[in-house]
Amino acid sequence: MNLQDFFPYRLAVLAEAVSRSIALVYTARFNLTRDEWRVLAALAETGAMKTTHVIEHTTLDKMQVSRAVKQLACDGYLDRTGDPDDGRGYVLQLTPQGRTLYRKVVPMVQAREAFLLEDLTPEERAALDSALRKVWLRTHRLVRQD
Amino acid sequence: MNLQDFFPYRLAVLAEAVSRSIALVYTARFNLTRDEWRVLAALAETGAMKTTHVIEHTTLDKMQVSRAVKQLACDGYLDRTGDPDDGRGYVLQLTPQGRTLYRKVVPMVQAREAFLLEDLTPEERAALDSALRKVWLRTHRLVRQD
DNA sequence: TATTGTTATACTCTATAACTATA
DNA sequence: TATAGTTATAGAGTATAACAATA
Repeated sequence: MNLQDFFPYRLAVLAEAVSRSIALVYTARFNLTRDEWRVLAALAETGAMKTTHVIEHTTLDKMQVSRAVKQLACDGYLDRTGDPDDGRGYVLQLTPQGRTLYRKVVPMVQAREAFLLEDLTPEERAALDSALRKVWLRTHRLVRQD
Repeated sequence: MNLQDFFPYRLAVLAEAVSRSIALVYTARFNLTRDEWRVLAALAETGAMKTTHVIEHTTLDKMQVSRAVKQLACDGYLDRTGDPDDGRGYVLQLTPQGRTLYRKVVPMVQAREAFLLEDLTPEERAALDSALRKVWLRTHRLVRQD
């Protein structure tokens, strides 16, 4: 076996470097954690959302979302109101400041994404997308059985 | 922007799940950390190596390698001797027990890798490999300028 | 009884830098 | 003065589960 060619190793090293270069934007310039950024993005895309849906949409767990929401609310980026359908839950929604913040971050991280993918043709991007999707499905099968 | 389609997000989520499913093998069954596993793999492939080369070969930093080496040596999986060319450095080499451990872990992680890639044709694998390589080069350019 | 969301706590990882010994 | 490697320490992130409120 060669570690350099071992797919999980390559994927881990690449993802770590990519995450780092993206995270630099929202941490250094906007003082957001990764979890806060994900919650912000999820809410910006979908409008008002229940906490449960944010959890699904961000691949975070309930504690991570709970803390990210607390901080974002504290910073004035989101509003939290009781869920009329379920007294235990909440409905989350960005404030105007939250939407403004999102609109500042998005072009910056998108520029970085574009830079990373710049050497790929549209066909290569489609092939990458398809391959990652297939690997993702297989990974889920593995994780479920553990 | 859609978080679900955002490449860095997808890559991070996938890599985390893949890492987790692989790490389960060497942590739960062999009580190795990720760093120890990488050092073990690097040494098994290349034979005797200087610490500096292990650092390059594993994408770990010097503290991570220092601690992993310490633990592996303590567990009897590797030998550390002074580098004859440089009194500050060391030459690392697996012991027979280290090689035995490696030979136990490899087929298990390779089976998982094979499972993950099973839905991809050889052409799709080559396309994935090529795409990840290109993205890797771009990522390095981004990381260097930060 | 089960679920939503919060909180506490312990644990692991990471980052920074100080330190030694050699070069 | 710079480098190889070790150690210390603080900070961030992660995991587990206990808990209150509601279903």
